[in-house]
Amino acid sequence: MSRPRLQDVAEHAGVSLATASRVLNGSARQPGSVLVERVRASAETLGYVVNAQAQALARSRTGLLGLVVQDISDPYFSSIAAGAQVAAREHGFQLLLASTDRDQAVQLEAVAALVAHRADAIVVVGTRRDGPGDDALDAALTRYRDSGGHAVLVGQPLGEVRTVRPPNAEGSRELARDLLALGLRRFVVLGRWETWATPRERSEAFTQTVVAAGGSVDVVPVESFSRDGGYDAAGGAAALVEQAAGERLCVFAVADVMAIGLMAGLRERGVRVPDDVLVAGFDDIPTLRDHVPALTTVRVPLEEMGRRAVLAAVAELDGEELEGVDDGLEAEVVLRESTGAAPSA
Amino acid sequence: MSRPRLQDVAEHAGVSLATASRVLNGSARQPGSVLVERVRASAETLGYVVNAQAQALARSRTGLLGLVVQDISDPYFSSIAAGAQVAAREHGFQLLLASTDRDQAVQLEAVAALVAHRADAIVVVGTRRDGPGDDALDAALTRYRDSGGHAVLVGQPLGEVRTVRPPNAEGSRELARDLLALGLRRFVVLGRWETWATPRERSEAFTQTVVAAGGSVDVVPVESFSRDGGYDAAGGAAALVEQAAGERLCVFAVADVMAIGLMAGLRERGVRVPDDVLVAGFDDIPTLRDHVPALTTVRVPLEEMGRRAVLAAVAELDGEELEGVDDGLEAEVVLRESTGAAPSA
DNA sequence: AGCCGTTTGGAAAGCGCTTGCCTGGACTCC
DNA sequence: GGAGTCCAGGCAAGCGCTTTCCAAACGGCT
Repeated sequence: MSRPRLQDVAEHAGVSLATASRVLNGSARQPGSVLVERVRASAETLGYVVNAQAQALARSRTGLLGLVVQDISDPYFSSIAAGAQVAAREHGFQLLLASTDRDQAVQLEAVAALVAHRADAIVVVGTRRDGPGDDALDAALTRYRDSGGHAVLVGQPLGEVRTVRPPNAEGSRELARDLLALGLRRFVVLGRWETWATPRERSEAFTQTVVAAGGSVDVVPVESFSRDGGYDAAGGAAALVEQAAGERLCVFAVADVMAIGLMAGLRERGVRVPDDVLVAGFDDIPTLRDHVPALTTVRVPLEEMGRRAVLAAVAELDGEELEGVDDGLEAEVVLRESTGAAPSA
Repeated sequence: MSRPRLQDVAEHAGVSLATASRVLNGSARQPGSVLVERVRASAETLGYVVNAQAQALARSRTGLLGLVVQDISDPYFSSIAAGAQVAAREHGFQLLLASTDRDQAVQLEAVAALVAHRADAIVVVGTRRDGPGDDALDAALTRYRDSGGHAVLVGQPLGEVRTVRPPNAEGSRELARDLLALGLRRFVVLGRWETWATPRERSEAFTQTVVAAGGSVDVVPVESFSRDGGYDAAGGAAALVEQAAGERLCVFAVADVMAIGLMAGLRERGVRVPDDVLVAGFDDIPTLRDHVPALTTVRVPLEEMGRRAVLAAVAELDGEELEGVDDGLEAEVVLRESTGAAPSA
């Protein structure tokens, strides 16, 4: 039992293909109401479902929105994806998802696949790195745009692509100021981010602010910008705590998932937060509210970012340049127990 | 600057369309090596990217794999999605994602959209409900399969659709046994699951085992099978703890996200876990390892489930019936601090 | 009744690719 | 040397839909 085609519907209703098409697939020109009814009825009885592929070919518009994330099981990305999904649905787009396992080669392949599928727009979420892989991505997106595609980034700007930027620097600065205001002076940043732009931006802004205020910042190197990266850094952090002997030390983990991993690692080593060391993260991922001790962080509107990226893409598709893609994306410092705030009721 | 077509490549290489197609798009018949080289070179210089839409139309195979989840930002679903993504990539499929916000109407729309896009297969993840919405989904999937589509479910079976089943009953029974072995007799289940099949299955198996062993099970009603559902149930649970006055009480939350929400709610009420009440969850979502107190749960191989669903779908596509889609999906009880196990080092 | 401006429905030319079938030339085999 | 085999390459017919033209029908006027 094969799927009925529009042709079948047309025949069943005794009209031409053109008429059937106009009735069923949102044309500007609507046939007379008698025919409309007849066609609708036929479509119904035959169980007709439009073939979006054929439609795409004829219209050269697929209704597909490519979404590239680093790791869909990371709450940071999945929150953004959730926002994107809602916006996409609202505008009648389907999400073509690619999760790249934080691998740049895979990311490039993913973009290629999305281009092959002629996604109307592509949203790439995820910290970019500097270096050749980056150039390749830039090149791919540029080619895509030159040939009529629309691209939006979430995270770091790259080439000329429109970008929804989280308030990294601002947030980090504010966080630093708030922590300094608590009387803290000695800080540790989980870092060594030569290549990844987002963590670098955060750690640099943080460090500058601290140093300008006369504080100190040590760096504990981290392999990966993820939960495991934070977890693995616990040893180094614990060592610094040891050395600090008495002086209040605060670790800034550059991302909540890292902070969570870090705290898990510290816990295993018997280092208590906030008694022995303070910890701060960044993003305020939704799952944070259920962690103990509650993590001080910088709130970033993740779902909103996903949503905006999609809106920007859709606007570009419609030929409008959406103003202020990153207007009003404000960071908000949330002080919690992990930096010594009283546990909330 | 428009995209080059295969035709352009063919002309540039001085061969026919057919030859170019055979060279570039994986045909069984490969032209002579001279031509192959020429075509490859032309494609390269022109920056040709195949149009998957047109290809799909001609081949009636899209290379698209529909994935329907309830909420992509829920770790349960995003873990499954991550597994699915990897498997899809391995087999050259793109994921067409739909996150339905736990809304059955949206779910139905999503399936319709995936059908319209002629996804080669559709994987629906997520607890099914009983009732009319369910019938509609069944009908939609049946129609899809009748007309050549392939569907796989993750969770509860429905109609004749192949299903990857998490070991709900087995896991719940084992959990109950293990908890009983700890000497516990009074239990609470977060429930009232007339409609959702998975939670019902879990709570029923758990309850039966407990009752058979002479234990008691109270039920605290819950609105939604999610973190917030658990959070909102904290009041009811706390009240029961109060009544129990002294006797050890253990709450089984049917899903980790609920357990986490519950614990957050209990914490706000000053009810301590495991001192005042014990808590157990289900799934062992990856983020669990970072929670305090560590949650006792039943480990379910989430990524593996996503992976299997995709493999099953791909196998069906290739005309093979994959044996044992749910073979070896074993539940494993993991006793942790939330039920009084010694905190691990 | 005769004209002109509107509608309305339909025919047909694509959209970019795959693939069955056909042709002609190169080879093989007596 | 002629007939029979193979193959490589190309032609052209789709895949299912949209949309531009056209022609016919219709309505309103004078």
